[in-house]
Amino acid sequence: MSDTERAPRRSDATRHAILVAARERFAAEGYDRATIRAIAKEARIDPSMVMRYYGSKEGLYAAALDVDLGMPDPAGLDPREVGRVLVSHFLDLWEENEVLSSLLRVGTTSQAGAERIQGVFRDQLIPLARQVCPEPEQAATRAALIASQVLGMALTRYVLRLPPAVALGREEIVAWLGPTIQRYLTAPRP
Amino acid sequence: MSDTERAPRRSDATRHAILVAARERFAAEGYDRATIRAIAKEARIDPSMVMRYYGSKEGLYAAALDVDLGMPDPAGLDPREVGRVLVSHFLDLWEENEVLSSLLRVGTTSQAGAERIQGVFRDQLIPLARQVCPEPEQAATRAALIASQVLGMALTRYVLRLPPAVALGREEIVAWLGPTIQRYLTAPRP
DNA sequence: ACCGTAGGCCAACACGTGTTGACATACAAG
DNA sequence: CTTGTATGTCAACACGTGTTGGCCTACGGT
Repeated sequence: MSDTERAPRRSDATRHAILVAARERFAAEGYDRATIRAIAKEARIDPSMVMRYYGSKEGLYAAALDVDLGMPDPAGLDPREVGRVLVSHFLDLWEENEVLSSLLRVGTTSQAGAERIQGVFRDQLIPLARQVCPEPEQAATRAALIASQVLGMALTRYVLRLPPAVALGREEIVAWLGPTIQRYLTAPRP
Repeated sequence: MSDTERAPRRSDATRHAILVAARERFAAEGYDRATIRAIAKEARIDPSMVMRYYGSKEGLYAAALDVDLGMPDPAGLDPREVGRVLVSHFLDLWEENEVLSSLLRVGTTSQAGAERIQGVFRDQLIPLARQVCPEPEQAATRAALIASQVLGMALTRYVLRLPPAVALGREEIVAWLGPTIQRYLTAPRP
């Protein structure tokens, strides 16, 4: 049951090109403004190919935006440094991976996008909070606080591009947000 | 030069209805998905009236989304309470006024929307930071940090609706975010 | 009572969209 | 070589959009 499919199709390159182009356009313009025609043009194929391989625009979106945050295992970390490590990890994520910008744009645009973010949050962030924070039953709340700060920085810096947020240096962000995250994660309930 | 126009036109009610409907639809669906036809239907008039009174969809958007945060004067406040007061003020703003949800949705959607948020940030948030924070030349940076946390909470709670963020009580949010804002505003640069 | 004008509706245009099916081509198996 | 199938292109459809101009209606000043 390991590899049921062992048929490397000749069209795999095209499929991949479509996905790359889709991530690019979705990230740059959001779900509505990113058109299948523009994606197809960027992938240098015909729009109908997108339909053939992914069924519909929604299907393409679903295929393009499967996101793995790759959260580090907090077990091996200095408990007092976990805030800074997390912020640093998120910055890496946002700067190397346009999938996240795309996800955020689409999340504010469509219900399907919002639900997808809820899924990532539930499956990848809450479990981490559950491991780290003192009272596991508060994990969801604390994860939400962390999400609010991290997504907020991503929003102002990478989507809205408020000039002072863009101007911030990487280590400045870590220094400012690290303690915040640390507190949301481990401080006693106020 | 006080009141150059003293002609209460008969159509003022319609104009107002259009604006109300526009804010409603923009807030609920963002710029692209909110159609002039839907706005007109909600205002119980013909789509062409929107064009007559506001010229274009962009014009309607500009008219519908002039936002005044009504930031309190920090001079009369306990300097140690300013963080909590600001968070509380923002919560009021978000819950009573759908203009802000609208603004956030549109800001992530279109360049024009992002620029509008930049304008609000520059004209209403930075000046406040300049009044409060110790070194006025850092006001922009600190205002950006505040924006990241406040907009992030608004995003997760009112737009993405992450369940734990929605479940948070008003006083919980103030208790968690207040100190964060306070630190971003007045703590020495880390 | 008259009539100019503002307020409002209707039908249509031009355009861009997602989507579809018919047709061409290149590849691999017999 | 022939044939079947995967890969790709082309043109078109049906629909919804922002936008426009013509037309009707009803108010308000004279």
